[in-house]
Amino acid sequence: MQRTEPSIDDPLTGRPSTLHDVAARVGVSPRTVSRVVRDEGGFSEATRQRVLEVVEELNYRPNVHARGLISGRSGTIAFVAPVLSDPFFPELAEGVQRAARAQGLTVLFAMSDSDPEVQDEVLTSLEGHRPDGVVIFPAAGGPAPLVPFLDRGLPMVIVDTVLHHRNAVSVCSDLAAGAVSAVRHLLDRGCRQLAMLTDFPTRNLEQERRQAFLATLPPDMEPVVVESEITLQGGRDATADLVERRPDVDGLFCFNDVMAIGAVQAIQAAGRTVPDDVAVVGFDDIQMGAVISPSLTTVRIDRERVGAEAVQQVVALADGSSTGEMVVLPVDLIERDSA
Amino acid sequence: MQRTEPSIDDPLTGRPSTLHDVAARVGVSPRTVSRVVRDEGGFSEATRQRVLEVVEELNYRPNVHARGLISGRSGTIAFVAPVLSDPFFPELAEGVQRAARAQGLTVLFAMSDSDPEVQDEVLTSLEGHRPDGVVIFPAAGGPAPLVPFLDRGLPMVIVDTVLHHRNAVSVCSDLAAGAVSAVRHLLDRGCRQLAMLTDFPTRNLEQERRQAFLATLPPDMEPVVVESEITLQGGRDATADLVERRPDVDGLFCFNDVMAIGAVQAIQAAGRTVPDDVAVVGFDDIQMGAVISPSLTTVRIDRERVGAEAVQQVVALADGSSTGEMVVLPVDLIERDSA
DNA sequence: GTAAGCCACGTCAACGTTGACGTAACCGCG
DNA sequence: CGCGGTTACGTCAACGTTGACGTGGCTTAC
Repeated sequence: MQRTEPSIDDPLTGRPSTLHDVAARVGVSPRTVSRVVRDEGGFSEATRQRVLEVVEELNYRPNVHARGLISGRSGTIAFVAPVLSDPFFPELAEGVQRAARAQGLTVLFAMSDSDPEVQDEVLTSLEGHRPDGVVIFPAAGGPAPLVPFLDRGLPMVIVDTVLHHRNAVSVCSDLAAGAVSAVRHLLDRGCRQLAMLTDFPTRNLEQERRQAFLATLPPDMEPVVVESEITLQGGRDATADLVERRPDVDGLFCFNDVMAIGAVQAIQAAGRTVPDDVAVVGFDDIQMGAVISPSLTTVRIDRERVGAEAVQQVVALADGSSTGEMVVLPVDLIERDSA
Repeated sequence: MQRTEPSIDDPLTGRPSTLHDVAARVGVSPRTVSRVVRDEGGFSEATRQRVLEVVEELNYRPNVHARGLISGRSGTIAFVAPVLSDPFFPELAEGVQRAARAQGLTVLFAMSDSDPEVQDEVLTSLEGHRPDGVVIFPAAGGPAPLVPFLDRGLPMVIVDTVLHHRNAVSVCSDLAAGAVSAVRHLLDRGCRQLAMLTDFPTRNLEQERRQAFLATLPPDMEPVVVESEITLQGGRDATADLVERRPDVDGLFCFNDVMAIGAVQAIQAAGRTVPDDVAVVGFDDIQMGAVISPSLTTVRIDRERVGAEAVQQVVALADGSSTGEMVVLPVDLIERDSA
């Protein structure tokens, strides 16, 4: 009732084959098979060939649980993102996954729903899997909840957020530089009154953009900042409000592309045009930005590269060869039609 | 040089604590701690409390490798998607991840790049992790390459593709019904000549939509089908070609939303309007579809639900309680502005 | 009073692999 | 010819946990 017919994992034994199975078939000890499989040396060419033949024949796969148990290294890294519905994260995940595969690592994936409590549960459960390291984009509220895990010796790479800890490395995009180039671009094209549409100031990666925005404004320009949820709807609502309250605003720098697209829609819905009445610059460079009309001028973050760098750093952290606690990657202004 | 200061995983021993550590501190045997942690029964209330206190104090986390080694169950399921850049997959992944978490399972994530060879490598490497099951959206070329893994006893849930195998269950959306309702919708709104923009017929999930399209056309309407890569650019190019060759086409049913958005752009670029000159219906209901102008009429696939269903099926498959080899989930026509 | 039964533990082996160490055979060299 | 060194293995224990089984003490029933 519980089990149907037994599965035929292995041609001979009816379960996944082990070093013992291979060894028995070849006529050597399991230790020798292990040596061949891991290419440790200390075996003859003839033995090597026989072993690899039988490995193939029996579809032997090293059991990572047994390996992890003895070596303390699981060959996995965990990737924790708040969500995947924001297009920022799938591309980051792709970068992580590809780089991990290139290193022979497998990725454990988890979501925090951007909720610190869920994040805590998820990390606690991941600890049981003894990942060699974690790449995480922290949930709302910042990186403080990660500290206990770091203290316990879990190496973490924190994306786009700075945290000083012996077991942490931050991999960040140069958000400030991006903000500066966005503002310069708006000023260069002749905007007289800029505004920034941004998240609530709960995260330090918000602060960075906001402060760069404020610092780059000409001294005589009034700083206008509107805050909203970082969603399409949030961008739409806040911008609808803004165009009514401040019709003089003719340049809008947005926290990210999702908000920027909402902003463009709200501006158009108010009967004004982009970029002629209001120029809009986003941040991230998500696919959708290139597709909407007018196509979105934005600051590109190379998420694939961020993911790859994060994996490299987490591996370094795990084997103790890590140097430095922070990596900053460049961003690019992509000029399209919205500004 | 290799290791910096040792990490302080555990307040006492300097490494992650084990059943032994907890047991020693409480003054019972590891077996009793195990009983409490797994809530097996066979211990007194006083013991339970002491054990749980110390578990908390030492941050004990059951080592899943040791568990997996002895029980044969790893508490993980693997999720394999071709890519994440197509917005279809992140939402599927979200559904899988959430359902897995609800079941106490951890997700191993891998990408096949839609390449059967990569898929094979990835699955081979995953086999070493002894996942309890796999949820996979097969790479281009269909599900045939999965058979050896299934034969070896790896339970798999195959999304949107049918494969008959003792260790496989298919979880599919009702693509045919979706295609029928899309075509009916186009006919109802008065289209005189329909066309379908689709993938090359390599996958059986392509066939299903195409055949439903052809079967639903009125007998006197000429069947027009154009094939292209299922990308934005593919949709754009094929449609640019189509509007020129067949200016009589006034209704276009697309394989998916990404292609449909490309099609809308091509139609507009040709100086014609959507939906008045050509009505367009997509498939999937990706976020972007609601944002472009005109917003996209489409057939919605509830990917979150597909993912959740897939997890349920893979769990059933893994514990041998699976019944039936196929689940079909409904789809919905979402009427917006493009048709 | 004693057999039967249960409760709350403990003991032991096993899961599959690898680190540490042992060893037999052979080689070259003085 | 004997000695040191190398090559190609084998042996054994350990990683952390759980399944199977054992046990002493207490309760209950006749």
